[in-house]
Amino acid sequence: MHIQSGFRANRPAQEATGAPDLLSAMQPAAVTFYPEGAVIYAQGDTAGPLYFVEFGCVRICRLSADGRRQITAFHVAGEVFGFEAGAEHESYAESVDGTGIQALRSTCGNQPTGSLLLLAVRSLGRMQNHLMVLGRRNANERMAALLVDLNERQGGGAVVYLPMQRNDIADYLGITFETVSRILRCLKDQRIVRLKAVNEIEILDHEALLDMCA
Amino acid sequence: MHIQSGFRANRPAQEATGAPDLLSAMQPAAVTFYPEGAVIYAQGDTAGPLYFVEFGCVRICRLSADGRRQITAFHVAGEVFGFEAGAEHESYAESVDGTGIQALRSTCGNQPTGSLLLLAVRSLGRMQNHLMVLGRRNANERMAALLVDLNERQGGGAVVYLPMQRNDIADYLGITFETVSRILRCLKDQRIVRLKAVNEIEILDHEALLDMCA
DNA sequence: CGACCTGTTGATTCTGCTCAATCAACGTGG
DNA sequence: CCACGTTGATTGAGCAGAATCAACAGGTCG
Repeated sequence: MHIQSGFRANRPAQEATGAPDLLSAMQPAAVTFYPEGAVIYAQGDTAGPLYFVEFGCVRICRLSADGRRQITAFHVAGEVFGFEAGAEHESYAESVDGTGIQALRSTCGNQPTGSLLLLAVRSLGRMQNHLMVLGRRNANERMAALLVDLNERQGGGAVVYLPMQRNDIADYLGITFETVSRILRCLKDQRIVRLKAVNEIEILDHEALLDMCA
Repeated sequence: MHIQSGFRANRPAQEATGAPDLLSAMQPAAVTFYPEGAVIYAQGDTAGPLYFVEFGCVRICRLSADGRRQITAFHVAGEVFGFEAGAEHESYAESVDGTGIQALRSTCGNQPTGSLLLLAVRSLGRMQNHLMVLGRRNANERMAALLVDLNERQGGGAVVYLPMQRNDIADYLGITFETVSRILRCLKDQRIVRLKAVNEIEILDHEALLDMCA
């Protein structure tokens, strides 16, 4: 891990909607490249720095004793992750598809904690949304919610790019990867989406998708 | 709402584990009493102050368009809630059982944002735990997780007090209230708990409960 | 080419939901 | 005091949605 090599600029960090003054206040730090599947921090690691996603996608995971995995969040370009209440990371973070990440050192040092608070509270809001999805929506609605969410985060075009594979989607939505497959097939049959590629989904009926996660 | 009358000191605010320096930095504010079911803030209200629970229990809820409800958190004495990313509350907060609440005015004014950040990050951690529960655990395990959580928050005695009713438990755990009933019956038959009263549960086999949510 | 990995699809099982009845506790009004 | 309505909790029967188990297709890489 911590391999520092050839960048692959998927998308530039979107106008830093997450970290406005934060980044400008930092001295320019090195961007580390994490190839697909690389661990950014592990469960039990001592927490400390925050991480800014320059490009690519990161998954935040938690394992239960019997091996079940829940992905609590995906983070894409422009977002910050790594908040931890205690001294150790209770979750672990992995690169989904090859990501460039800037470590923001010294939460302890003097930083604009105001903007940090804003970022944390944003994560909180996203997580509340996700709680609603996991607690009160069926498989169709969960998939629709993810597609809409990714679509918005990617600028709202007609095509949604799925950086993660079926297994990750399943563990994020709290279903199985077989069900993910079936749901996509179902959405395809209803002419709501079109599968351009295995990780590229064209939205044909945006309204229908929104209705599903209303 | 905002009825300011006879306090009922269930339990004193536990050693303010949530808000160490925060409270001491505030000038003593009035404690408002919210009777059972009273709305503390509504969905769409302009956000602003944070709220410190003096005694009692608060539920944070979110409604979907078709009326399904998800309770994203319960907050008991000593905890702080009301964080919001945008200008409006995306959730609403209600008193579960008659609560005393102190409004911490002026997030905008100069407050120790450091300790606010800590509180927000703690909420984040609890929410991640809950995401795991909703995404990857069955009804038994969810109920066990709630019992263990409440038990810890209440000091770890033998008896867990349930301030909320079955409907609330269900909407928190993402199941139905009938299922809650059945699970409790199941736990009772297994001699893991004993129902002293409808809202008072004695834990007979603490180990078993812990195993269930391992 | 074969091994492997990811994704898709089918058949079957089972958990938890829906619908519905019953019960206990409580308050109200005659 | 009792009949009545209400509300929350429990329990049962049947069903549906998603999980599980299993087979197979397509792509990649050694």
